[in-house]
Amino acid sequence: MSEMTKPVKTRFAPSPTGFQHIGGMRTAFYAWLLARHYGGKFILRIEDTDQERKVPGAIRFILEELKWFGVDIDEGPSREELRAIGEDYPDAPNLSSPHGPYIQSLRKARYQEVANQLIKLGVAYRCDCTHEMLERERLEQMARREVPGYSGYCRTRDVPADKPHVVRFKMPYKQEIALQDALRGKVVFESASLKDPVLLKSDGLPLYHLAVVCDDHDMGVSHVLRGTEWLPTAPLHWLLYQALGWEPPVFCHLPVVLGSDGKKLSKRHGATSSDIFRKEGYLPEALFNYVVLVGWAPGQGSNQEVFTREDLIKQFTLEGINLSSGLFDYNKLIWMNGLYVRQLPIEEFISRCESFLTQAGLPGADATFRAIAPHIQERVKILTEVPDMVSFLYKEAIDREIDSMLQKGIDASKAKEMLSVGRGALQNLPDFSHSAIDAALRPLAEKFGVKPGPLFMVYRIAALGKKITPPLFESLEILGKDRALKRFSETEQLLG
RNA sequence: GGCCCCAUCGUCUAGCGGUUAGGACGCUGGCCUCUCACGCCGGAAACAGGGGUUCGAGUCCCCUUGGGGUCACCA
Repeated sequence: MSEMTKPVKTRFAPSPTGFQHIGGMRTAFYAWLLARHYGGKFILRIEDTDQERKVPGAIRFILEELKWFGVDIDEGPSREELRAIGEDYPDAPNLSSPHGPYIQSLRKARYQEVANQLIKLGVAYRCDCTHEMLERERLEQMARREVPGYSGYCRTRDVPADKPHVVRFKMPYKQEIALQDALRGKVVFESASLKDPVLLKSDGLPLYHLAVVCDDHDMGVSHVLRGTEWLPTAPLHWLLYQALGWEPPVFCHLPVVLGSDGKKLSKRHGATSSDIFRKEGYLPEALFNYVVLVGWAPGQGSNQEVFTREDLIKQFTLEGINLSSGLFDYNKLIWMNGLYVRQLPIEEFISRCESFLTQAGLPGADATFRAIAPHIQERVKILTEVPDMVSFLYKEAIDREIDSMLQKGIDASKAKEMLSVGRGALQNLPDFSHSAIDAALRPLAEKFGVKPGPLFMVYRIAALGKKITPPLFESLEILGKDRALKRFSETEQLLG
């Protein structure tokens, strides 16, 4: 796209019908990034015109989710607006609301005003057809293998305003409608594919089509970023802008995000809501980075894929967005999360582990954990792995994968002897540091005629229980002499 | 089915008429090494097919195929 000619203002406009899945969040990220890149504004608007589908608490969830990702909002529902629909909560942000309300159910009068304007303009009309009539019409059309849609029966009936009615848009019968999409260029539709759609429902609330056009205009939105599912109805929005004499925004229909099986992202794919990602131990900055990368790349020959937030703001433009839908690859996310985990300053790593530790029933970030933390940080990909890696330091009795120590010519009696000799070597150590432990145990390998690896595996299983652990000597040091020796002798007993 | 969108390794992508088609994840061989992880070195792996345009097409055009979206008083 060429240069931005007007101030950039983008919006995220979710409907509060439950959790946002990660594909929807990506749309929010792109809109936010675009606004920040051009030094514009990012607004949040709640599209709750379907009163039946709204779920209590969903707005709070969206707000907290955006906050978790560090997506800050310039304009959005004020505290008062939240209160007006019963969705206020302690610590709710009181967003600046210069073109408010930013909650559609609070803008009813405005939509009715615009609907009336459209009727006066002759491009919309009242319709009182019943659901039954509509259904019968639809069935007949399908029987005749026609495209289903409203026939336009009420177009000329002049239904009085005091009768229950909807307001429909008078779709031109046979006309090409061309609209500009920022990513695809000119897209041409036949008007026949859209048949007199409803703009205002009989309950007086608008349908999406009326509400978006009206709000995006009223709120000064310059760029509409939304999923491709909106592309087929975009001509209607375009026509509405024309009828009203409003300048349309730049439309940008984003490809969808699919699950790893190529199907639309859903619960079946495991985590799809940011809430679940958080609980599973993903870092918001890693998730943000990864999600932005599904469908966007810096281009210009750049290979960069790890970005700080500032990098992203600096480099994000519409040109980098890809046209084809992308699969969400959990493998790559996990890899990237590991990368971010490793980059965390140690103190930060420790504090982020805290809640995962306590949730697993461990004491939390105590001295023991602080000691082992540097050794597990580089082995962790997602934070939920942490408790398992350190639990050997907290349990009184550990389970031991005995089979793993009995290998490469080491049978039970030999292992037992190794433990006994090793215990002797450690017993006299005045300084139970990892380097001293190393120095005491390493020479024993030669004595037993084995490589250090297999010998240390015996000690590893004995003291830590598992085949895969943090480094042995450091772990022993943190475990402490008494407990280390006790675990050695316990194992000797176990081996008969 | 109608309409619309899309098409480079399994996945995310670089490429914007002339390249040994590059990178990343994953997979895999090796090194490092007390296990694992990290790190480093190497490998297998792609232009969906067919027509054009051009001296020359992954790059431009058309068709086919494949995938996706959408056809509500939901968004």
